[in-house]
Amino acid sequence: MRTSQLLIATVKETPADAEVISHKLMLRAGLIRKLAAGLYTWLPIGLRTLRKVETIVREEMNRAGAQEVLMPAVQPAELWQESERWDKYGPELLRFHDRHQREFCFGPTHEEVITDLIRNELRSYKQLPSNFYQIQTKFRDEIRPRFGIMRAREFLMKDAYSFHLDDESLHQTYKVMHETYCRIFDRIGLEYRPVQADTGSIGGNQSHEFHVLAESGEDAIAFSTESSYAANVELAKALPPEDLRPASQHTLQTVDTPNQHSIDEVSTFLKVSPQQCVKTLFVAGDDNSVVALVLRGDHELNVIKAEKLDGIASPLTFASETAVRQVANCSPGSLGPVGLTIPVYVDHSAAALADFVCGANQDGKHLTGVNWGRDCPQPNCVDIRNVVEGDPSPDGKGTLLIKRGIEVGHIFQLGKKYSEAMNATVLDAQGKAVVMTMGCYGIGVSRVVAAAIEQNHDDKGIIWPDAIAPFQIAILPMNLHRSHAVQEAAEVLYKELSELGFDVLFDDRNERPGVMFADMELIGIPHRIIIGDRGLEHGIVEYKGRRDESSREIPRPELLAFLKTTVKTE
RNA sequence: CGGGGUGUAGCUCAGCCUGGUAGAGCACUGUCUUCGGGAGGCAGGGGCCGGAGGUUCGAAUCCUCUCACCCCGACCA
Repeated sequence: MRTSQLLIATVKETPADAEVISHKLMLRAGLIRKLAAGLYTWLPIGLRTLRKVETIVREEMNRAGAQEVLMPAVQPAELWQESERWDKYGPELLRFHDRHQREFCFGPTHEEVITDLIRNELRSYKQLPSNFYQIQTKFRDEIRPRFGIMRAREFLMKDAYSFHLDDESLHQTYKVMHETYCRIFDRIGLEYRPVQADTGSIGGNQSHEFHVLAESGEDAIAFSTESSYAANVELAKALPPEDLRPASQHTLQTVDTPNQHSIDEVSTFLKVSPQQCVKTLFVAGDDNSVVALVLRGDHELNVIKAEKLDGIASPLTFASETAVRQVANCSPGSLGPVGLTIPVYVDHSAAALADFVCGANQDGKHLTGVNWGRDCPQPNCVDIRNVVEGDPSPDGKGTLLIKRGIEVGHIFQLGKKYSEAMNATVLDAQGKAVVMTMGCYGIGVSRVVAAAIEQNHDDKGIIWPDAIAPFQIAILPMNLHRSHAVQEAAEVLYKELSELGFDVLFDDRNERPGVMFADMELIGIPHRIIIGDRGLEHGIVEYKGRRDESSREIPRPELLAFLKTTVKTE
């Protein structure tokens, strides 16, 4: 393509509302423009990359034996009522009605629609297993859309749903999808990790997330130093400490801690380490009750783990200040496990402390030298904290490292959650109706584009992996409009490269070289060829890879062979 | 939904406190020079100062109400 026929919408200044690098660069490079909160237009250059990601996903899904379908974005409420999600999904589901006052939603996902389709179309176990996918626009009315394309409200997703007679068949397809996802992200050229994940609101048994590793990722992922163990921190088990609780050496004392609320404040004030303190959190329990959660001072509560405990309301909410005062007669900054009459869950590592510090359930006071069993009941031990770097790996091999990741894919073993609710059955070999078992498999196609930028950029702009670059090669002619030699050489090269099947961007604008260099680097074209009078006189052109420090001269006759080996094609 | 912030040219922002003819840089148009790292000169076009109401002789500026957007907390591909 020629730049004279392409909307190059690059800008020098970063729009004020962009926060993460991918959002900034997508705006600056002219890939997207915002229409409203969480809604973006894809400009020609951005769309080329989006389509390339989509194509790779489609090719690999087809290769894995999945069949492509396209379901409506607008879905009738009845289906969601049937699966009982109409009430459960909450305000994230965009609802509206048509002129007949019938209720609809804009689909955030398609379990209901596909299950409805399949229960009507599949009759026999002989048609199983089957896997259907689509690549389609979803809408989730996020409370806070942010980070541009990364967390847009409207986004492009590949979602697939598989149907099985039994669990074994589901496991097989799940494994195939796992492998397919690895192939997809390998082809796209991203550094990623599959990790064990929570099944979340979609429900089901087993689940893996695929994360693109990047500093700016919103998720924390735990890896073992010694094994292949990898899990979202939400899910990663914290093993109980191996060392037994030491014997107590101190007596219980009440100390004044005026205006010291947080663990940091208290530990600094009393000159003890946060590891020697416990924090006590009051959360809402069932039926307006309050439950206490106790953690070691340096640890963070894991909300997902806590929600799964008996007697705790899900989603987890913290008790109100008035509720706290009713139970403990003090503000949340002075809570402790001593003398409580409500249920108390204690994290393993807090339970392993002796002579610890905690709130006295009295404003402005804390206790020191506290011991389980002596000063308060023996703890009811649970795992409710986030793992931290250096914790032992849950599989017993090595210790954990924590990295940040961007979730770009998620695969679930759904089981019968939807097929049962919606009565999706086939006849088995005995002629008996059997509820099908399901799996579902998502990839955030548009998010992959943003994640690729988060992982691949420098101070000049985007650095696309070859497989998803909007153009693979840029031809930059120097003084195109004044040199016949350059013009002719550039035209010939453009034609040759195009015929070889490369995606070539020929910069035929009447721009100064600096502008062309800056634009091509910002847009992130991975390979660049400069044609100028100086080189042509000696039969050479200049090549520079987007990550290279400097350019190198290539004799023109060797150029095509060079590019064939340098530019990654599939 | 709570807390904080911002709305002035296509973009980034000044002006507001202390009311008195609407500004800069970038971008855009024309032209001349320049031409291997976001060039320079000259001449231009472009604004209901988010919206509504009020105070005032006079409001971008002060007051009230709204709307939109952004940031910090609970969701998800």
